[in-house]
Parts: sequence; structure tokens; C-alpha cells
Amino acid sequence: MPAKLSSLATRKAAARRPSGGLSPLEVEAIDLFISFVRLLGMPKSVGEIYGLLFASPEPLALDALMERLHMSKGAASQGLKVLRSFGAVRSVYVAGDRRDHYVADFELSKFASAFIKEEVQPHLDSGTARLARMEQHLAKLPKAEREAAAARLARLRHWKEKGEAMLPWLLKFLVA
Amino acid sequence: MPAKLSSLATRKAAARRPSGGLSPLEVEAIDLFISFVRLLGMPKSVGEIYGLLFASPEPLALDALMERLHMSKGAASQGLKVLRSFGAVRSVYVAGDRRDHYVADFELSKFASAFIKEEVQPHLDSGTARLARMEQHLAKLPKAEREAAAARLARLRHWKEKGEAMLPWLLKFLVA
DNA sequence: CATCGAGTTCATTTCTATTTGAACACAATG
DNA sequence: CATTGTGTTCAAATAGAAATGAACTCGATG
Repeated sequence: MPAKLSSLATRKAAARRPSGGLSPLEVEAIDLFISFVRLLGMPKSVGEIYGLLFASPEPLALDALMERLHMSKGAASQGLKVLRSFGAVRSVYVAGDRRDHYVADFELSKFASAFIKEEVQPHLDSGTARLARMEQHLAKLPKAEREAAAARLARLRHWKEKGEAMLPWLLKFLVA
Repeated sequence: MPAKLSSLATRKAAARRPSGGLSPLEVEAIDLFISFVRLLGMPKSVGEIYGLLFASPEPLALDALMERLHMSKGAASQGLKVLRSFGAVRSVYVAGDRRDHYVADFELSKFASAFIKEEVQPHLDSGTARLARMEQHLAKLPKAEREAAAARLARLRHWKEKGEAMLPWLLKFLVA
């Protein structure tokens, strides 16, 4: 990029974001995504990074994230790692710059499906084995207690099936 | 309750749960509900309490929870408070005992709907105001950036609508 | 092929959430 | 109406999660 244009862009950006500050729009976006990722039990930094990338018109490199979000290199690197891991962010080529530049993928569903696949599914899956174990224990119970316990196990089975029925539908709805 | 029966029950229980220990079935249940409540961002103690009550054939008082879960009175009290607050647990009358005795409500959906109503809904609701603010900021943006930002706002609006469409369905599915 | 710049990793620190424990409020009981 | 039993509250302690910052890897560059 010619030096003249580059410096121009820099000055314009500086006018709007003095000393690496954030525009009101960016602040809103960051704030929004912080609560969103917290809801999914992810660290705040992940929300900050995604929020800024979401609001940013141009791809941003790690340095920019660090500077504008007042965040350490380590945190930015880790945050990008998880965002990449479920495709919420991808790196784009920028000519003549060694650094990786990132843009937000607008498919928000990726957060939710990552959450489901990583946090929910595993529990449902291991639930099968757990129920089997519980049946074993149930069999060893004195007759007097067995019936009540059996009703509880049936309840768990019911909910597992319900969950298993719901998840595919939910995923479909999300990506639709 | 006649003293004879009472002491009999106590001895039987002691045989199965020496020194207030937990039966394998109870351990499985507690373990299950710990992961469940953690998924919803609730403290572990809430899962422990619900798990034990879920597995227990008879109503339990606060002391029993403390003793069997090795938990302080404060934690047990707090945990019961949140469980009561969304109806996952209710107290039942036990003749001739001043203490409150609790049983688990088997309607597991209460956890999920409490989570949705308390954590998700508020964000969606405040989202309307947030979007309005963002439109304000958008209008003040230099023309060059406005278009890209508008596309992003449209995206947010899209997801808010999607969420608002999904939640009622989800709640209906859960209570069904 | 030594140096530099970009990014990752991880031990340590910092911050936040949860639990404890003791003080308190209140109701039942003698 | 003092005392005891039950449960709540909240300040302080603890445990757990996230961020920092320095050491490191690796590829590019002169």
C-alpha cells in the first residue's frame, strides 16, 4: 500500500479513535458479545475480540486487538485460538504484511453449535453409560427402595431421550 | 413415628451409608447433576443438593444435606434457596419435626426454563434498546463506513429475531 | 546463518465466584 | 419469657478461572 494512503487512513482512524480508543458502535458490539460468550461460559476476552472484529470494517491483526482492547498478547492469542477452533473467526491474507489478520464470520450460530457439540453432546453421550451403571446399582438395592429408585431412573432416561431428540432439531434451526 | 420403627430405619440406613456416606446410586446422581448445573453456570453445591434429593427416597432436612454432602450450613441454605426459587425443590410436611424437609421436583425442565427466563430472556429484551442505540451511532458514521456497519447491524437484528422466535418454542418443548 | 518479528505456551499473578463460619432473627417450647 | 432449635445472612477465607508477561518456536529477511 502506498505510504500516502496508509498515513491518511491512519490519521482518519486516529481522529475517530484517539489513542487506540473504541468508537461507540464498537463498544456496543463488544459489550453485546461479552454477555453472549459469558452466557456460554467462555472467557470475557473471547467476547471482546469477537465483538471488535464483528464491528471492524477491516481485518485486524493481533497487535491491533492488544492495543485497542488493552489486552495482553497471550490473552489475544488464546482468544483467537478458541474463536478459530469453531470457525467464528478466520484469517485473511493482507498483501505485504507478515502478520495474520482476522475477520469475524457472521454466522453467529457457530458459537451455539460449538457450545452444544463441546459441552452438551458429551454429557448426553456419557449419559448412556451412566444410566447403565445406575441400573446395576438399582438391582442391588433392597426391594423396599427399588421401586422408588426405578421411577427416578425412568425419569432420567426420559430426559436423556428428550435431550437427544431436541439437539438435532436445535442445530438445524441454528444453521438454517 | 414410634420409637421402635424409627430406630430400625436408622440402623438400616446406617448399614448402607456408614458415617453419613453416599450410596453408589446417590453418587452417580449427584455427579450427574453437578455437571448439569455447571452447564447452566450454577454453583456446584446446587447440583449436589438437587442430586441427593433426587436420589433420596425420603425427604431430607438441611442437617442431612450438610452431613451427607460435607457442606456448610450456609451453602446448603443458599443452595436450597435457589432450588426453591425456580421450583426444582419443594418442602414437605413431616409430622413431629420442626425442621423443613425437602424433596426434588422431577420436572427437570424447571432448571432449563429458569435459566432461559433469568439469563437469556433479559439479554434478548435489552437487545432492542441496544440495537436502537447502535442505529444512532451508525447514523453518525462517515458514509464510507456506514454501509459495512449497516450490514452488521442487520445481522444482529436477524439473530435477535431468530432467538425471539426460538425461545417460546424451546420452552414449550421443555414443559411438554 | 544470525537476527528480527510474529505468534504460542505456560508458570505466575490477579481477579472473580463460591464456600465457610459465626452472628443474627425468629419461632417453638418448657 | 428465657431457652433451644432451625434457618438466614454476610464478611472473610478459599478455590477456581482468566489474564499477564516472559521464555520460547518458527519462519522470514538481510
